[in-house]
Amino acid sequence: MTLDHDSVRERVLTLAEEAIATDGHEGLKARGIAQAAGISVGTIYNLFEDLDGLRLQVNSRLMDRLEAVAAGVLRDLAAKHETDARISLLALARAYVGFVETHGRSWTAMLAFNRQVDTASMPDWYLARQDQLFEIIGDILKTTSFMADATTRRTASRALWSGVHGIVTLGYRRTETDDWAAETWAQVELLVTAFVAGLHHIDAAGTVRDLTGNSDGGA
Amino acid sequence: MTLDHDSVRERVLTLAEEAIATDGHEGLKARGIAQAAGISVGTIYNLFEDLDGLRLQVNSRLMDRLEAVAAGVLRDLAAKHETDARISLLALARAYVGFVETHGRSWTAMLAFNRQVDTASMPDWYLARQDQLFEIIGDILKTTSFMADATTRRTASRALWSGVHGIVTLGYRRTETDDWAAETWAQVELLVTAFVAGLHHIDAAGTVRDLTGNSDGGA
DNA sequence: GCACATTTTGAACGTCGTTCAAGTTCTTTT
DNA sequence: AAAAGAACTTGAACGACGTTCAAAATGTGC
Repeated sequence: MTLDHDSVRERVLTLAEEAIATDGHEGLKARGIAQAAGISVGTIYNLFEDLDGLRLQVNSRLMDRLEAVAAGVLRDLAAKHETDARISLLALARAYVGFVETHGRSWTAMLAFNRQVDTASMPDWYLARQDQLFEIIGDILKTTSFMADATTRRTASRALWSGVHGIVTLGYRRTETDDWAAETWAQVELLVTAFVAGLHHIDAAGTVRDLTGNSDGGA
Repeated sequence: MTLDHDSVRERVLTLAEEAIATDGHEGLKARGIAQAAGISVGTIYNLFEDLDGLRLQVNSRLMDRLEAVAAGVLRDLAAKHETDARISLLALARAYVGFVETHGRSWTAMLAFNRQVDTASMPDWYLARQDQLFEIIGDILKTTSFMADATTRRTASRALWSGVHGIVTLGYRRTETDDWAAETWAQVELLVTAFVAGLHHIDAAGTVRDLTGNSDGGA
């Protein structure tokens, strides 16, 4: 009847994932998890430091899933020998929109948690886990010719990724209307397309090189 | 000693603003506000439906402030007869970054609230208040020549605004490092500049018109 | 001064995260 | 196999939270 330590921990984690996926960030209750797992409340605090520690693990797993999806997209792109940054980024963005569509509650729960908890009190491995997501886009931009500089590439990666993220999460509503996905995707598509197209006309210093035919700025 | 109804309500609102500005979304407690205002907890529930109703008002005021800042920027731009969308949008974005810099806690508290509460249970006036913010950018894009179509302009407004929002809020950390503002601004500047530059090379259908010299997409 | 309506009060309710002494189970030693 | 020690589990208890509502206090019209 009794399970070993790791199995119980695993079960608690899964139940926590389900609770958050169903009821969001506030849906995770110590007593609820304990009852569902057939253990007492105290045991949860033996397996995890506290509920936030449990949330840390749940969120980490969610990021793992997103990264797995992204890795799949990158694999497909590589198999097709796709080198166009615009097409690659659009494929990645589409995957991200789909991810939020299926894991919406969990994803917003994670974002709510990240905001609620002070960055200083987050463990280093968790912060590193977050930063790792940015490198996915950075890798794509690396393969393109127009973004050779590492600093600029980093700025561009974070700008684009955060931008797509902003569209997806700001537009996301719990009540799922039919037009949400369409409208969100239209915005994402435009942002990615215009951003990538615009990068070709900007030099490393950030000044516009070729906008309307006139040269702009300059000493 | 006793104040009239409106004064008390005003005082509670101000105290609620201060509590949220200091301690964030979770910092607003019924008993805390009651004690600070010199009233009993029950009275709060007479002035507002519940704490979320109070938060609604606080957030609405915060949006008012942002809009006032934006209106000031637009006034300055109009005074200078500025017609360049890029320059106008950069000025607006800079103002937004500054706004989040000074009202960070309150702003993230609002975002946390908006996510936590189901959209369906939000009053119409609150949802309308949110949508109104998008129109600021829409108005700027309207003055430019390349975005005549209302639908495309709406998409572009929301994409850009959400994109900037994503950069600012995703990058915002409670512990304010010196480089946060610089890094955030570098990303915002790049996003706005590249996005606007890119819009010139995209037709209404969203396909790239002039990217690298080759025409792309087709029939 | 009286009757009625309105507002304020704060004790009380249920729920939450978290703790910890006491009870139980596993491990090691003899 | 028994005893001793370590490690884990338990659930009642604590303080804090949002919210309610009968009772008290205040305001209003006559």
